[in-house]
Amino acid sequence: MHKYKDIGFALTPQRIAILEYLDGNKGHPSADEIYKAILGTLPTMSLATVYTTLAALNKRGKLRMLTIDPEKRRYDPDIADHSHMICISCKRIIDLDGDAHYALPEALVKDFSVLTCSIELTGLCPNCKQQERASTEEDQYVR
Amino acid sequence: MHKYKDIGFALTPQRIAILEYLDGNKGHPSADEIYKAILGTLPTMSLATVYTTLAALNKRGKLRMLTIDPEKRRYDPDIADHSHMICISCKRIIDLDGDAHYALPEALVKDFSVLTCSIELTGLCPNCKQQERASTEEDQYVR
DNA sequence: ATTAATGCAAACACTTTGCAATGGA
DNA sequence: TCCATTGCAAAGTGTTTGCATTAAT
Repeated sequence: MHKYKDIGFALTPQRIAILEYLDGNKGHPSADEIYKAILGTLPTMSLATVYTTLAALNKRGKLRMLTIDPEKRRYDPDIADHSHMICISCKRIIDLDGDAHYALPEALVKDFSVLTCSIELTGLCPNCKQQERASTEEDQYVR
Repeated sequence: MHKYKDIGFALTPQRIAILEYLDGNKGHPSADEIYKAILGTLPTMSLATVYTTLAALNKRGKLRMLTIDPEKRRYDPDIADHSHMICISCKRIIDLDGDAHYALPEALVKDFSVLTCSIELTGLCPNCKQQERASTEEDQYVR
């Protein structure tokens, strides 16, 4: 047991539950989603613990904190540089995998320390594109 | 007067002040920064008005709402697709202009409605790269 | 045994909203 | 005049923090 031994922090049941929930998770969950999902099996889990654990994982580079959703932070266990698209209607975040590519300007690589890099798209996913509800009212064209 | 006549909303002194503050502004200000900057000349300005005006401009496509700063929304009057880098130390957002380039995957263009697209980098700007304070403690490697 | 992590509640920061008063069109 | 906009205050949401209790190493 304990594939998570090398993270560099104490392995509590709460942290193991979070790690297991995130492992391979492609859903880009929010802290609250993670919290609610774990509550079923670990009824003493608290939201504060979720937040502090996510911060600890992020600090150790085991997790990506996504800012693409203007309403709340989303978390991604896939720490490789990759791209995202968010559907401004259903708020789903889709991985763009390796399909998109980019080239960093030379000057930037020299003068800055680049830590992460990703392409961020906003738009409508196929589902929401169809429905195309007359919700133009509250649409926010973010980014 | 009134280069802003075609926006499609009533031109109040508050809105004109916001539009003038944003015009050509490359600083990617937050709502509060805009508010404080205008307070000097328009002492009755309220933060709520800043927020509602920014939302109105965004809805009309006259403004980009940036999510790259995990702490607060930032606003960009430059509505052309372009890229940003945020310094995780000083929180400055730098335009990457046309230097970086990307290619959207075919499948995406077909099945999705892409509204915006930008490259988002995180890292350290030249200034902060030097100082490189032992602030590793609270660093958040966002995105 | 020691030190770090948990869980609760309170505090925080940013953003939105209800509503009466005001002022553009 | 009439309807949209303002400004204030209160409420809403997501996130962080202080602290006593608990548990991992």
